[in-house]
Amino acid sequence: MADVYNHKTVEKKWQKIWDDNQSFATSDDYSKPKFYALVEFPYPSGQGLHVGHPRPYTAMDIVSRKRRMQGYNVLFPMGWDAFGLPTENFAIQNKIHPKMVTKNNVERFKNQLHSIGYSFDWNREINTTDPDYYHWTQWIFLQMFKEGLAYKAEMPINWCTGCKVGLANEEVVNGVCERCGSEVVRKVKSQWMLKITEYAQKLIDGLDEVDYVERIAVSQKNWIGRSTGAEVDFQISGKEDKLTVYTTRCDTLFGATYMVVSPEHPILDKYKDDIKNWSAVEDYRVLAARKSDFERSELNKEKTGVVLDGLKAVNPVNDKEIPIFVSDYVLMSYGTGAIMAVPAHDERDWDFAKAFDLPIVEVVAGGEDVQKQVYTDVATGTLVNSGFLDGLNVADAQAKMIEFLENKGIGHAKVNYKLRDWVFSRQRYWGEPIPIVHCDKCGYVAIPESELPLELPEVESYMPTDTGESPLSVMTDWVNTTCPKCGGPAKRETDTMPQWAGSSWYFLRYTDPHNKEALASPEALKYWLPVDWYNGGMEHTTLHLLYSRFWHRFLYDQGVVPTKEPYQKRTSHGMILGSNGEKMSKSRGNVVNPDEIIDEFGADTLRTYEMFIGAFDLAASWQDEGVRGCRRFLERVWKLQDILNTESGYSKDLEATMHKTIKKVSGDYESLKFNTGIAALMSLINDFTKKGSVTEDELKTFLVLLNPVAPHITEEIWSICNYGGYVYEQKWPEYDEAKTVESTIEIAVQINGKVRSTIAVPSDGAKDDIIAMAKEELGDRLAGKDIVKEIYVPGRIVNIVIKG
RNA sequence: GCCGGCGUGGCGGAAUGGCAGACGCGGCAGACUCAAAAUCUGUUAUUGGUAACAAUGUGCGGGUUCAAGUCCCGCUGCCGGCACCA
Repeated sequence: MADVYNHKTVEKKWQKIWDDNQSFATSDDYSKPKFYALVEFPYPSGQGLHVGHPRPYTAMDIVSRKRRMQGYNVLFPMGWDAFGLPTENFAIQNKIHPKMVTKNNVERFKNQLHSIGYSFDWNREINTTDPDYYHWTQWIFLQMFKEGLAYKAEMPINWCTGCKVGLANEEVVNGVCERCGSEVVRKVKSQWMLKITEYAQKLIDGLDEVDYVERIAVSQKNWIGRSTGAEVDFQISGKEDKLTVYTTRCDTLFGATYMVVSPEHPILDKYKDDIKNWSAVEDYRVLAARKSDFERSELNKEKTGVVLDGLKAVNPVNDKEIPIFVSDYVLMSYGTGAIMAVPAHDERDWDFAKAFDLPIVEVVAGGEDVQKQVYTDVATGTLVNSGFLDGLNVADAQAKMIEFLENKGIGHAKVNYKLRDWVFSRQRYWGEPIPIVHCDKCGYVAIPESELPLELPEVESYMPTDTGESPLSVMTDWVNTTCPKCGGPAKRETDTMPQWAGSSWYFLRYTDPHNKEALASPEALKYWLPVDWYNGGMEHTTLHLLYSRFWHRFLYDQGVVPTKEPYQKRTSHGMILGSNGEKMSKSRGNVVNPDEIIDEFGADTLRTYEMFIGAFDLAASWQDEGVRGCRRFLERVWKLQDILNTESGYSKDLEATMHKTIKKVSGDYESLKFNTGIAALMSLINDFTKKGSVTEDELKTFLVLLNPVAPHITEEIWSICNYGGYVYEQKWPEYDEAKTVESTIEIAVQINGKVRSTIAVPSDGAKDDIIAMAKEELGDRLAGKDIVKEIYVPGRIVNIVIKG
């Protein structure tokens, strides 16, 4: 009898052996086929590892271990995305340097990950806060600056009126400061921006070259939000200026009965003297500015606004004078900041028109009475009340209108993107310094690349200053410098980069993490790129994924990286919820600590359970009973030693099952269907138990198949059985397709689609023979009936369709 | 409001248009035990029937098909995301 399985000693033992042997170190042999598996590197928070982390890590660990056994040179690295707000806030509160906070957190995370037995190549560990790393983050920024992709712009920040500091969106909760509860307003500040919009089309086109799961590709496209429409100029009555609008429905131009500009639109200040109710307009603007982003985008709210008394516009197609309003439902950041309003055919315009009692003119017929209901369908309507467009459908009307506008020189076709440029500065300490100085004579000047990395200086306090500047701004020794261009006095940029910066290119660094000359060598990049498989959370599908694709595409355009796209394949995992089906959180009291699970049941149990919990891409809730079930399964695996016989090969009655299981498990690991793969292994062990014995080859195959999921216990059994070497260096088992089919199979026999019986048939039986067998089985049930149709689906069913 | 996803036993969840409920948990019964735990064996969708078997059953209402959890149309509920995107 085998000893009781002791996970604590066994798991420690193998983790040490893997470390000592450098079992999972990536080879620099570029002649081997490569496989680059990537998981999102964690933010080392003070809470330590959460049970959500191991889900994606285990999944990619399984794929990596399998691929190694299939002969690939595998790169499966890990690192730390360590710049960030919580660390900084913790440092402020506890007066500890964020560097120390990070060091402690990383240590804890690393120990925890180690205790789960991942096959990461720790020789390639990276940390975004390491100057040797952010050297290259800064370098990439400088390349963007040189190419004109980094620029300064006035942008609103969230300003806490209590703490007198700028806040991240995340720190604004329901319009008030998360910490002090004071009102948060928008305050305009000069910020560094990255021109991601210049890459909008490339980022859409690039999606055609890669293999992302459908909903991720859709999210990216929706986020970039390409739309085709037209820009149209409306003359302001009696003035020189025109008001340009962007519209996707230029076919409805005859129905434009008023215009709306955003509260930030420059036309307001320019014609302030002509606007008779200026004080009302000004009040409205102040109100809009006070509103946080949250309130301003609050949904279903009443439409508000103020008419501009004294300023009118002219509809260019019918020369009618129409009023202009200011309202915050029009955003300065999209299109031109001004719209033509067609209440009959746009929902928001309709709401606004109803609220302000404005005329609603139908120009597309096909819906209900437009006074009662808005009509937005573009597929079926016909143009009316629209002069030269009457009778056309929407698409033709748009084409004709664009032609008309272009001929008259008052408008043109235009492609717009929802995507906005990336606000790249943070008024914070714990981030990469932006390597730019400002010289009164030369403007913004890049520091020489030889001076990189520009290291974060030590400061007294990490607290942002009450002017909204970064803590670095009070370090006068550091701030005051000389201009690299003219040698005159200059000041360093004191804002830092956002957390997204370091994570936008980290996958490049893993290919050659210790390189001092470049972010990575061209050889390493050429061999390893693109990342073959990148798995991460759904919450990163828009921002992180898009940002890193943008940086990568930029580097490709600069000739730094060899591929247009960074990630060949992207998948995502679902969240792990508490046992009550809600998100795990301290306040809900449903948090599960992985350390406790590992201590009580072992890392292999944790790994098996997290993979067995449900469909990988869907959320799943934690069940303690399920954990015990997985532990029980592993104990049954352990006890296979007791029924091991001395035979080799697969026993005859299990041969088909063995081949089927190899096929099923191999396929399921690759398609992230770990739950059914593990279920197949559970079934197989049930078969072994029923048979009462297991042959040496059956056990070996079983151990290899299970090894990626439960690496410790399988190595231990392998070693006890003296099979030689290690499981991780075995060849992945192969199956013979011909042998996956049992010679006799049971199929269902139906009458009119309802199962009436089952019959055992030879799997290679001829159709006619099998139908004959089925009819014989049905016997009396067919007596006196007309057989209309006979259907045979090999290996599945026979269906006899009868009448009467 | 818009976008995306999901609704299957007591629970977590399986099912290339082809026997719904694999596998696990829990329950029930039995074996072992003085007893319990652990372990092992059997059983377990619902209703009726001793049983063979029959009927019903994948959120709701329609449809396509020899055959629908799966495809189509229309609802509804829940979860997630959001930048009122003209």
